[in-house]
Amino acid sequence: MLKKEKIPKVTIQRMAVYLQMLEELEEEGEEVVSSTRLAELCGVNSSQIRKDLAYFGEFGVRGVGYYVRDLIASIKHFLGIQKVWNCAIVGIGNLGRAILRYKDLSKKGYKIVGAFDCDPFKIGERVGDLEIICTRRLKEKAKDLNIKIGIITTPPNRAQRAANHIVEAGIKAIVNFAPTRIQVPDDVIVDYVDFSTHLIYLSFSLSNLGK
Amino acid sequence: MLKKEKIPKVTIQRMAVYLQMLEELEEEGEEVVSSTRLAELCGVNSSQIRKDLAYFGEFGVRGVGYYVRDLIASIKHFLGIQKVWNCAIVGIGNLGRAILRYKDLSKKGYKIVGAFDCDPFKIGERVGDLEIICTRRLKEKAKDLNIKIGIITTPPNRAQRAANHIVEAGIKAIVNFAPTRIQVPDDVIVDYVDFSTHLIYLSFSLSNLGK
DNA sequence: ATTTTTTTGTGAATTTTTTCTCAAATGGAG
DNA sequence: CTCCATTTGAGAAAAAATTCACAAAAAAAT
Ligand SMILES: NC(=O)c1ccc[n+]([C@@H]2O[C@H](COP(=O)([O-])OP(=O)(O)OC[C@H]3O[C@@H](n4cnc5c(N)ncnc54)[C@H](O)[C@@H]3O)[C@@H](O)[C@H]2O)c1
Ligand SMILES: NC(=O)c1ccc[n+]([C@@H]2O[C@H](COP(=O)([O-])OP(=O)(O)OC[C@H]3O[C@@H](n4cnc5c(N)ncnc54)[C@H](O)[C@@H]3O)[C@@H](O)[C@H]2O)c1
Repeated sequence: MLKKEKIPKVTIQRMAVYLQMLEELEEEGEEVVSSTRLAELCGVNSSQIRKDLAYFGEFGVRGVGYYVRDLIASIKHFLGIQKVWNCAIVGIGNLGRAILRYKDLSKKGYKIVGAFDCDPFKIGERVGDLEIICTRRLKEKAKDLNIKIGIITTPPNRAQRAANHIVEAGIKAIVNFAPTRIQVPDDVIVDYVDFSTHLIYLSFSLSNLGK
Repeated sequence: MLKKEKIPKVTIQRMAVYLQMLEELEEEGEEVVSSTRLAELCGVNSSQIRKDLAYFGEFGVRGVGYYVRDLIASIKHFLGIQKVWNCAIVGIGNLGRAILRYKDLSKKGYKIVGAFDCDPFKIGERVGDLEIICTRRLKEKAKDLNIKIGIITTPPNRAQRAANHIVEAGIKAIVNFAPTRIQVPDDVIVDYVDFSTHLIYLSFSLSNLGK
C-alpha cells in the first residue's frame, strides 16, 4: 500500500491539517466529504489533497468522495498516531508548564509522562500529575517510562545541553521550542517550533503589503 | 534594491533562522562569516543562503564573506523588524500567560501591549504589567495601543470568534495557536502555530525509520 | 437500461525551489 | 605587481512540488 517513494515533509504537515478538519467535520455529523470541499476548508487546491493521499493509498470512492470516519482512521494509522506516544518535557518554566497543563494533547495521542528540570529549587515540585525530576535522571527514566519524544523548553543557551541529555537517553525525536539550532546525531530527528519565525513572517508581510 | 519578484514564504522562514544564528555568532565575537559556514550551522546548502539573500540585494564581499553586524542590520531592516511591533493576546489561559511572561519577545521586536479574555472572572486580573481586558473592548484598545498583530490562544472552538474580534478591530495579521483553521477577509494574513503538527511529523518519521 | 452528474486517481504540464557551476571580485602572499 | 586562494552573485540545470486535465468509476436521474 505505502509506496517506497520519499514522502515530503509538507505533505505530512498538510495531512495533520486535513486530519484536524476531518475531525471537525465528524463532530458536526458529516459522513462524507469531497476533496473539493475539504480543500476549500483547508485553503488548498483539491488535487493537492488527492496527491497527498495518493502517497499512502486509495481511500476515496469515485462519484462519492471520502467517508470521514474511515479517512480519519486511515490517516491516523499511516501517520502512526493510532497509539499513544510518551513524551518528556525538559525545562519546566513558563512554556513547559503551559504544555504540561495542555489537556488536549492526550486526545491527540501524546502523553507527557516526564517533567525534567535542572533547577534544584524546582526538583520535587508537583505540576499536575507529575513531579519534576532532575534532568540527570532522564536516561534512567526514559527507559522505565518508554519515552519516545523529547520536548525542549529550556532557555536557548541551555537547549544544546538539554538535547545532549535527551540523545544520551536514547530518545530519537526532539521538538525544540528554544530559538536556537541544536546538533544531534544523524539518527535523531529534530523539529523546531519557533514562535518568532511566525511573527517575523507576519511583520514582513505587513511591511510589504501591495508590493 | 528589493526586486519586485514574489518572495517565497520558506525564504522568510529561513531568513529568521539565519538571523538567529548570526546573532549567536555576533555574541561570540565573530565579525565575518561565509555562506558556507553559515549554511553548515543552519543545516542548509550554501547557495540556498546566497539565493535567499539575493531576493533583497547584495550584502557580501567576494573573497571575504558577510560582515556579521552589517548583515544582521540589513536582514532586520528588510524583514521589517528594526522597529517594535505591538501585539495583543486573545485568550489568557495556560498558553496565553506563558507568552505574556515570555521576556525575550521584546528583544526580538515584539511587544505584547494588550491581554484580552471573555471570562468575567479573569477580566481585571493583572498578569505581569498588563490587566486582562474584555475582548469586546479590543476594537477600542487596538487603536489606542496601535496594535498590529493579534495572537489567538483561545480554545479551538472559540478561535473563530476571537478572529472576528481581531478583524473587527482593524488588525491585519494574526498568529493562531488554536488547532483549527479560521476564516478571515483576504487582506488579513493568518499564520498557524500548531504544536501537534510538529509532533505528528515526529511520530510519522519514527514510525517509518529506514523505510 | 441508458444517460447524466459527480468525483476520484493519476499521468502530463507547469511552476517553484533547490542545487550546480563558474566568471568576477577581493585580499593576501610572494 | 602578479599570482593564488577565497568566496560571492547569478545563470543554467536539476529536482521537487503543485496544478491541470481527463479517463474511469460510481451513483442519481430519466
Ligand atoms: N514562554 C513562551 O511563551 C515561549 C514562547 C516561545 C518560545 N519560548 C522559548 O521556550 C523556552 C522556554 O521559555 P520559558 O518562558 O518557559 O523560559 P523559563 O525561563 O520560564 O523556563 C526555562 C526552564 O528551563 C530550566 N532549565 C534551564 N536549563 C536547563 C537544563 N539544562 N535542563 C533542564 N532544565 C533547564 C530552567 O530551570 C527553567 O525552569 C525559551 O527558549 C523560550 O525562548 C517560550
Ligand atoms: N497549553 C499549551 O501548551 C498549548 C500548546 C499548543 C497549543 N495550544 C492551544 O492554545 C489554545 C489555548 O490553550 P490553553 O491551554 O491556554 O487553554 P486555556 O483553556 O487554558 O485558555 C483559554 C483561554 O481562552 C479564553 N477564551 C475563551 N473564549 C474566548 C473568547 N471568545 N475571547 C477571548 N478569550 C476567550 C478562556 O477564558 C481561557 O482563559 C488552545 O486552542 C490550545 O489547543 C495550547
